[in-house]
Order: sequence, then structure tokens, then C-alpha cells
Amino acid sequence: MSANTDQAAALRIASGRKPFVEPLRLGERLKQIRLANQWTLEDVSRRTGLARSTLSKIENDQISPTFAAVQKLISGLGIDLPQLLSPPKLQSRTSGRRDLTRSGEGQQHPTPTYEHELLSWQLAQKRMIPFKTIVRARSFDEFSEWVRHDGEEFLIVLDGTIRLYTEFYEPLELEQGDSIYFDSDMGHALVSTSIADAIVLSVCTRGEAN
Amino acid sequence: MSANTDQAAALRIASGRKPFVEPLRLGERLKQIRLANQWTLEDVSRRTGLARSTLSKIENDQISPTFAAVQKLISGLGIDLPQLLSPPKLQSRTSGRRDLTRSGEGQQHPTPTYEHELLSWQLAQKRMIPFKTIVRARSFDEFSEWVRHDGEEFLIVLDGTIRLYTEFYEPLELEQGDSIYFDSDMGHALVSTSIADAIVLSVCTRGEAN
DNA sequence: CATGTTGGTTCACTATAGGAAATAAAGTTT
DNA sequence: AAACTTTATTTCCTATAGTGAACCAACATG
Repeated sequence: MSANTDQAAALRIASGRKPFVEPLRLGERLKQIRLANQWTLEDVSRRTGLARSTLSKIENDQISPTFAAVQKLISGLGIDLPQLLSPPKLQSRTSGRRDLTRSGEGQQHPTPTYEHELLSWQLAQKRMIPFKTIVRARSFDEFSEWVRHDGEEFLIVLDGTIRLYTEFYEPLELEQGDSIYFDSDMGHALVSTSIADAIVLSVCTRGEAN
Repeated sequence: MSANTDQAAALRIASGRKPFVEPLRLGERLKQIRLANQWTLEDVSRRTGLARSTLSKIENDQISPTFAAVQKLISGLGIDLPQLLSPPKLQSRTSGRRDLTRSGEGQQHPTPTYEHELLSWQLAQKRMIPFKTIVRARSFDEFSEWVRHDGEEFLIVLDGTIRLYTEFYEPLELEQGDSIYFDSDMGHALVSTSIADAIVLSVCTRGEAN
């Protein structure tokens, strides 16, 4: 193996192209991802269909996974290749900030059917945007239009019950305590189905154009 | 992580939405690139160090190249993975996902003073990690250690009252509905000051976004 | 303690990827 | 048209990726 690759390298150099070696430690990266998600090898095995032993060896760089295996990995772990290949880079991060919002002291944004209350609105440069929404009772006339925005959204019902419409799926009835996470560029809309107003808490990611 | 719930989860995900697996024809794509550059198999062999025969078989999808081989290919051909994987096709942006968690159906992580319930835990590769925490009543003995993790955290009190300690600042008393946003690499800790258990909802960013 | 249980590694084996050389199928040259 | 030349495919063999089972911690539980 080493003799051959050496030769190959020599040839590549001779042909005028730099070897351009990837210093990538695939296994290590993979392990990072697995641990970040609190997954055990068994979990990953179930998700990908690869044997525990195989996964172990891949993580320890004892074998070079087949491309088919890599595909199973990226599909099973829900990542994409660029992500897999580029180790997490540090970013210049601001730190040590905090911003308190007392109940009801958020920034109010009333609209006909909703009342949005922006939380932690004094802090700029956040990665998440949290807000509370009051959905007017019995607002189940046709919603006018899908809401869409880049990124992801997490939503939990604090009070009342709502119906969440999302593009591509059937509507969902959500009651107090139910929560949902979705890609928010997928159209979505909210109506209240309870007698009283419904209250939901949402957190959106901010797009990465910074 | 219980095997059963995990499996059920996998099933639910699978049934809720098509697994976005790439049905990619790697060989074909590779051949396109080769021909576009007017390269012969021999040329590519010289550039990559892979045998002509191997290349032929890869192009005809008779074998699934090893990841090491793929790396030789991308380096030798001077392309990058995304390019290789996305022909004229749209970039594989994950989108259109959604993951419902009914009240109380999150992934439970009990600890002495807290009970964490991970929400939307079935969805991998999220930018945010939402979870509900029950802080045991009267847990105001000294907290053992600061909690720290990269990124930012949003927190809102759903029930009870808590005291939030943060490094560099004085502690804060938070009551139902109060919320706070802070850089979570700053040490922080939570104790309950109410008679009943306190419930808080937290959302953390995950590190390493672009 | 012994006795699971759980997460990870190692082992022995099978399946398959990768390489050298033979083969096929073109196009060139004479 | 036969004798080369050039390029892709196939063959046969070796190296190695992938698997299930055994093995080994570390932790719980009786």
C-alpha cells in the first residue's frame, strides 16, 4: 500500500499537480458528531444500518469506509458532506452577555390575528430570536398566506390549543406542552382552536448572513 | 436511550417524511467530469494514483470506491466534494423537515437536582436544542459547578420561581414568564426557590454553525 | 461481592474494493 | 486489409472493508 501510494504521489508530482493532501481525520470528526448528539454506537448503527464494529473501526481510522458507507452515514446522521469534511471552526464569539426580559415586558408587535411579543430584544447579534405569540381565539378562518423564513423554528404551546399548518404535511393539533421543530422555509401558519386565546413560545434561528 | 423508543422514533421519522437519501450515481458524474476535461482513464489514473481498471469499475458503478479513493479522486481531479455530489442538481439543503414532540414525550435525562427532557430529539442536525427542565424544589444548596457550553442559550420560566446564577453578574430571581438570553460559555447554574418544583424551557444553539 | 447491563473494542470470517495483466474494441498507418 | 496504437472493459488475484460474535471494561443492582 505505502509503496504504491508513494509511487502515485511521485507520479502526481511529476505531472505537475501538487499532492494536496487532505489532512482530514474523518473518524475523529464522525465521533465528534456522534457524541455531540449523545448517540451510542448502537444508535448510529440503527440509524445507518452499519455494524457497530464497523463504526468503531471507522471512528478510530482503522478502515477507510466505502463511499456507500459514507452515504449511509450522512443520510442516517442527517448531515451533509461539506459538514462532515469541514471540522467545526471557531468563530470570533462575543461572550459574557445576558439580557433579561421580565414577563410582559417584551417588545409588542400586534397584528390582526396575532400578538407577537419579542423577547430579549435588547440584545443584538443573537443567533436565536425568541418571541411569545398570542393567537386570538377561534382564529380559524383561512389563513391568508404561508409564513416562510430561512432557518429553523422551534415552537411550544404554553396555553390553549392551536392548529399548525405546514406545507407538505397534514395539519397538526397542538395542545399545551406540545412542541415542534421544523425548517421554517417550509410554509407554515397557526390558528387557534381553543375558546380562549392560545399562547405559544417560538424560537427562530437567524439566517447566517452576518 | 431506550432501544424501543429509538426504534419507534426511527419509524416515525421514516413514515413522517422520506429519508432524504441521495440516490446519487457517483460513477456517471465522475465520467462526466473526466470527459469534460478530455481526460482518458490513463490520465486520471496518473492524476489520482488509482488503477485504470478501478476507475473503469467506479465509473460503471460496479464497485463503491473507498473513501480514501474518493479523496484521491477529488484531489487528483481538482474538484471538491460538493461539486462532485451535486451535478447540475440543487444543493442538498435540508429542508422541509418537522419533528413533533407531544407533552411529556421528550427524551428524559434525570439527574439529582434536575430533570431534563429533551424535545425534538428525533431530528438530527438542528441549529437549536430545545429542552424542558424540572428544577427540584428548594434545591438551593450550593450548586456544585458552573455549567458551560459553547453558544447561546435562551431560557424562560414556565412555572415556579428560580434563581439563576451567572458568572460575572449578580444572581437573578426569575418568576413565571420571565426569560433571559445569555452566552452560555459564561458559567451558569439554576436553583429552585419555590415550594413546588420549577419548570423552565431552554433553547441552546449548537456550536459550529457556519 | 456475584450478576446483569451497557457502550466500546477485538476477532474470525466473508464480501468486496483495488491492482496487474489479459482482452476487446476502436481508430491509424502502411 | 493486416499490423500497430490507443482507450475502455474484464479477469483473476490480493488487500481490505464490513459483519456477527466474543470479549472487556465500566456501572449499576441484587
